Formats: sequence, C-alpha cells, structure tokens
Amino acid sequence: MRHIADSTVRRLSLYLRFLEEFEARGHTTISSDELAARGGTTSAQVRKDLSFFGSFGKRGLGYSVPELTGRLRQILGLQREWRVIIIGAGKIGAALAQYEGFRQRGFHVAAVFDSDPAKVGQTLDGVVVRHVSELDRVTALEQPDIAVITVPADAAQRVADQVIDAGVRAIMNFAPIRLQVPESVALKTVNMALELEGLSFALSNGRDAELSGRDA
Amino acid sequence: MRHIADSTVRRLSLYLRFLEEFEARGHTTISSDELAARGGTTSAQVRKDLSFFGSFGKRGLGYSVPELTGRLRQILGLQREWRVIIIGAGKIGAALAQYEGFRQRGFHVAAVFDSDPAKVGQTLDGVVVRHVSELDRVTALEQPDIAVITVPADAAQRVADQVIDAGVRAIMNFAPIRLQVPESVALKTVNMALELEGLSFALSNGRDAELSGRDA
DNA sequence: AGTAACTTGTGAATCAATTCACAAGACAGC
DNA sequence: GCTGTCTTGTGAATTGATTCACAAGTTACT
Repeated sequence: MRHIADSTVRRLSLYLRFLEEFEARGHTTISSDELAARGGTTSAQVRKDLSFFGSFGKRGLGYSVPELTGRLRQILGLQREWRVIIIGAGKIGAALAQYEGFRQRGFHVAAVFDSDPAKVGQTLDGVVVRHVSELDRVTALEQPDIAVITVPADAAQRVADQVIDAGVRAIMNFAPIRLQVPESVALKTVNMALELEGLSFALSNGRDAELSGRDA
Repeated sequence: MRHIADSTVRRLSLYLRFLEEFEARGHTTISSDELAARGGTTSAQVRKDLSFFGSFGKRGLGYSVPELTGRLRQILGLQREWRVIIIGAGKIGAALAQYEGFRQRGFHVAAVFDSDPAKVGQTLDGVVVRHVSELDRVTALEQPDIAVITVPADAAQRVADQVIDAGVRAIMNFAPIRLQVPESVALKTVNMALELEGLSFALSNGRDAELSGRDA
C-alpha cells in the first residue's frame, strides 16, 4: 500500500463518526457531498480519501451507509479490541483511564501503572493501579498493543524504551518531550502547551496568520 | 503578514523549548543545524520557518540564544499573560485546571465553570468552580482571551456560542465534535479518540502506511 | 429504449510545504 | 588584509496534498 497521509487517516475517522450518526437516523445511503458537508471538507476530498483503499460507492447513487461504515472500521483497524496500558496515574492518566470514549471505540484499558506508592492500589474505573516495577511482568502477560505515557517528561523516554522492549508497537505520548522510537513503532504526541501556543500565536497575529491545521 | 502554516507555528514552539534548554546549559549561540537535530527536522526547515518573520541570525556564526528566545516569545505572543477560562470541571477539565505546564508558559486559569451543583464550590488549584449560569457575568468581568471547552459533546456548541458572544476569540475544544465558529475566532480541537484511531490504523497497516503527522 | 438527473472514481492541474543549493556575510588564523 | 571555514537567508526545484473537471455508471421516468 502506498503512503497514506496522517491528515487522510484523521478524516477517515471523522467520516466514520458521521456515518454512525447517519446510520442511527436510519439513512441507508449517503453521497460524498453530504459526508463532505458534515465534515467541513469537499466531496472530491472525500472520494480521493476513500479511493486510496478501493471503490466503495455506486455511481449515481452514493455509498451504502452500513457497507462504508464496515469498510472504514476495517481500514482503521477498529474491528478488533485493542489492549491499552496507561503509565502514569496522575491527573491526565487518571482522566484517560476513565474516559468513556476509549472503551466505546474498542480500546480496552488493561492496566494502569504509577511509581507513587500512594497511588498504587487505587481503583480507576475498575482497573487497579499497579506499581511500575510490575510493568514488565504485566506487559508480558497482557500483551498490550498500545501504551499511553502520562508520566513526567524526565521519565517518559525510560518508560517508552521499556514498553518497546516489551513488544508494544504503538505509543501515545502526553509528556512534553520528543520521544525517540524505532521506525517500527507508531508514535503520536499530544502536547497541550503546544496547542495553547498555537492559539496564542493566532491571537497575536490576527486572522491573516490563519490556522491551517485540523480545524477549518 | 502572509499566511503561516500551522505546522510552522508548532515547530516554532518546539524551537523555543530547545532554546530554553540550551540557555539553561549556558550556550550563547546555536546553529540552525543544532536546532534541527534537536527537533527532528532539517536546518533548511529551521531557517525557512524563521525567515517568515525576519533574519535573526549571523552568517558564519548562528543565532544568539537569548535573542532568538526573545524573538520567538514575541512571535508566539508569549510575552504577555493570557487569561484562560475552563468550562467543564469533569476529569479532563480538572486535570487541565491543575496542569502546571499552562501556568509556566503564561496561561493563567482565571475561572472554571460547571453545570453540576455538586462540583460548584470545589477548589481546583486555588480556583473555585462556579456555576455556568455565572459564565456571562464573570466573562464580562475577567475578559478572558481563551476558552477551554471540556463539556460533553451535546453542550459544546452552546458553550462555544456563549463565550464567543462574550468576546472570547480563541477556543480549545476537547469535546468530540466539530464546532462551528466565525472566521475571526481561532479554534483548536483535541480529540483523543481520533489520535488513538490513528495508532490503530498504523498498527493495522504496518509501517508502509507511515504516520506523516507531527511525529517523525 | 431513450433521455434526464445524479454521483462516483480518477487523471490532470493547481496549490502548498519542504528540500536543495549556493551567493553572501562573518569570523579566525596567519 | 588575505585565505579558509562556517553558517545564514533565500530563490529554485521538488515533493506532497488538494481541487478541478469530466468520462463512465446508475437509476427514474416517459
């Protein structure tokens, strides 16, 4: 398969959301135009995004909502359940552990770890917080797919190395640091301060220096 | 000023971080090459990013660390303090209210709101949670610059309209929904589920369908 | 069966971002 | 002050993403 841009994958996720809404409302078909309007893009963009993966529509008719929903789930790998571990049970880690949006979409929080003995043993939405010393043992047992790192910046790289050694191939990093990971490991970093600075820039430089990012 | 890409602004924020590290270590000058290596990009990219705003370096020498630091702060609008309000004192709202990274970078949480009477009156890191019915009154008084929206999806648009009416010109949205805002309002949306689905895609499609996003 | 009204899928064209490559400036050593 | 070594700043070239535009299907209607 040829290279798929991150922006394309992000839009596919959005399309899936909208399709689920349409499905709930009983619509059985949808046009690229309707999907585009809902997602703030153009019909050509929608068709191009889908064309990377095949031809799912019928000319003159549009797309079957259930079929396209299924295809997108398949493309995005959402047909199976992914096992997630969270390392760092601070404010953000705890919030994520209890976030319903994850479970709903098939991301199962299999374990939560922290280095603070005061936090170990606490229960977050049914999952007990374990001490990080158990990380290797539990990881070997649970075979998690994704590690969410919500530890302080100075511990993040160490934790990343550890979970990669243990076989984790996808990391979502909330520490404000650029993690070094091998080519074979997928990495996404969410940095709140960076986002806020984007807003600060926009406010300071007016609407001419417009945001071209994820939001229109 | 001509249009500045979101990706450029994001990199400028990163350069600023690295400069602060270099400054702390006592370095007085830095080359575009060093900055690039630290940020996972190329020296040409660094110079091009900076060139949108002026010429801050000396040929043969590089950049003065304190000077470039100051320039970047100025460009990003970080010389002043920004007043932030958070609407929604749930898990994520509370975590953000107490996040040190904000304060450190000049983002001052001026007020937190929630609609749940049980939450109203609680204190988050020195800020009392107020009832949303006070939103208009407090906003008129405090004149916040940025609103962080951490309410459920079905309330997010209503809250956005309300703060925009009240004069807020930048919104950071954590609700999993596409907010409609006027051209003149800067908007950033952070959607955790979307990010996780990006990882799910990467895991399902191997390293060929590589992430081209913020992480290398 | 023929016509009109739709809508997809996709090469070609355009627009945007990144990388190349080099002239021009700055300093150090002699 | 001349030579050699750096490193910036920036047009030009390249690479990548989006938009255009239209042939090719599909259905509904007559």
